[in-house]
Amino acid sequence: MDQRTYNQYCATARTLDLVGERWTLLIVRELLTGPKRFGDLQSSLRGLGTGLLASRLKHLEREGLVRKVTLPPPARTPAYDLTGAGAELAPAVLALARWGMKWAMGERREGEVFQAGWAVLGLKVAFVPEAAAGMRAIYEFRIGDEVFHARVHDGTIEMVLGPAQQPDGRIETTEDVLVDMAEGRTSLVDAIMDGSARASGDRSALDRLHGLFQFPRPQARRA
Amino acid sequence: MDQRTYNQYCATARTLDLVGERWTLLIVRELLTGPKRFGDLQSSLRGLGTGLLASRLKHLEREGLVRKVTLPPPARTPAYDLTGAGAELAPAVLALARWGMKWAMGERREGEVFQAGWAVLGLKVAFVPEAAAGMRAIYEFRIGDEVFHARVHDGTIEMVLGPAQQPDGRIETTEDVLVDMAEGRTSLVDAIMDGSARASGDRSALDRLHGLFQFPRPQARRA
DNA sequence: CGGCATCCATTTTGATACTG
DNA sequence: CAGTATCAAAATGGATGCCG
Repeated sequence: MDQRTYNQYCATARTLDLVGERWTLLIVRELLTGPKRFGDLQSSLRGLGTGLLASRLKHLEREGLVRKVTLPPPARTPAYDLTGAGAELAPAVLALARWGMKWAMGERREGEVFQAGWAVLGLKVAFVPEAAAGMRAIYEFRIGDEVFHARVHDGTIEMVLGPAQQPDGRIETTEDVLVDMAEGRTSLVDAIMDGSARASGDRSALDRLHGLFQFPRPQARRA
Repeated sequence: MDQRTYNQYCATARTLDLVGERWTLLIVRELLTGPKRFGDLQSSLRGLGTGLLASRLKHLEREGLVRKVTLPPPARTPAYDLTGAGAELAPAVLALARWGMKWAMGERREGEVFQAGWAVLGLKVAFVPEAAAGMRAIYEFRIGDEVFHARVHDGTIEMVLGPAQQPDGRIETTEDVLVDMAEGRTSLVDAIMDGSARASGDRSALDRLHGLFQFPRPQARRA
């Protein structure tokens, strides 16, 4: 099974022994935004067959990174959740994402899948703590049928799936516009300006958006 | 070759398309401490054959993460160096290493290779910026026949291979003692106390060591 | 030494069919 | 749905051998 190991007494290698196999970190990425069911995971990960997914989950479970849970009623179906150790992979996954936003994104390629939910991590990467010093606000995002919100609180941000109770600001747009943003063709603020995204709520909270999220400009990699 | 892609327009997935294959991030880890020759890389990476190493390097070169250079005389041999984009993977590799130090290290296992050079990244991970506020010092480390030094400067640390010009402190020990430290059985300060490591140089610089490097205690992963 | 080519035994993976 | 079973295709590891 996974007796293939780098056999190095090194923290990086040991970590990659646990989560370095194909798909594993993407499964973790999915779970970073909350528990998911088997089928949810599979539909977010085109190309990953049921067999391999089951095997990866079992491995992560055995290694104490993932825990199988039963969602509270009315959902009553089994789901997978990160353990404390698993959740602490967030900084590593975000670091990979941050690098990718700068060096690997650019134009969307033919056939590439895109899911609005990935923006949850994207916003975390783009968040600029300094710009949020001393502030406190809740923003709700609605992209297509995905809803999530951000709780900004004095230099920290927390991203949560689902609607917010009392958002100070609400941003609503489509997946297509989100792709335009990721491609660097427009910005959140520009999209609001030209009407391709709608913003509502407290004016001063919306004015803050500009500095709060800075997406690294995609760069070309050169020798 | 590597047309195997996740096909996701997602920064994490795109990054893993580039560096997520087996061995790739370990090659990057090796190069993070400076240019290395083909043979150096191979001997640091037991199990990676010449064919696969050549293929990985070519891939990284083609993708603009690695550059083939000719070392200045007298070395005059070809070597591989990270490009700007490649070097910026450091935060991601360090994040994986940080996680591993806490959740994946523990006891050294039978057959696991250990190299003192890996401590270069280990010290970077363990470095506590707050403890270095307003300070400036150079420490030289000699472990077996490996020599490197750390330039600590007001909350930042830079690790460099090779001896320092004018170290404020010098620490000398063996690989075995280093393993004891990684296993959490002793600390840098304790090792100096009991004589298994020797420290020399400026007294106040050495006194600072204690807080400067905090190795996370290895934890058990539990569901 | 550096690095590619080849051959081959094992693993891993991807895709699909199948069962509770 | 959740998850197993199965099988073909691809990636890896290891051993050489070769050539500059």
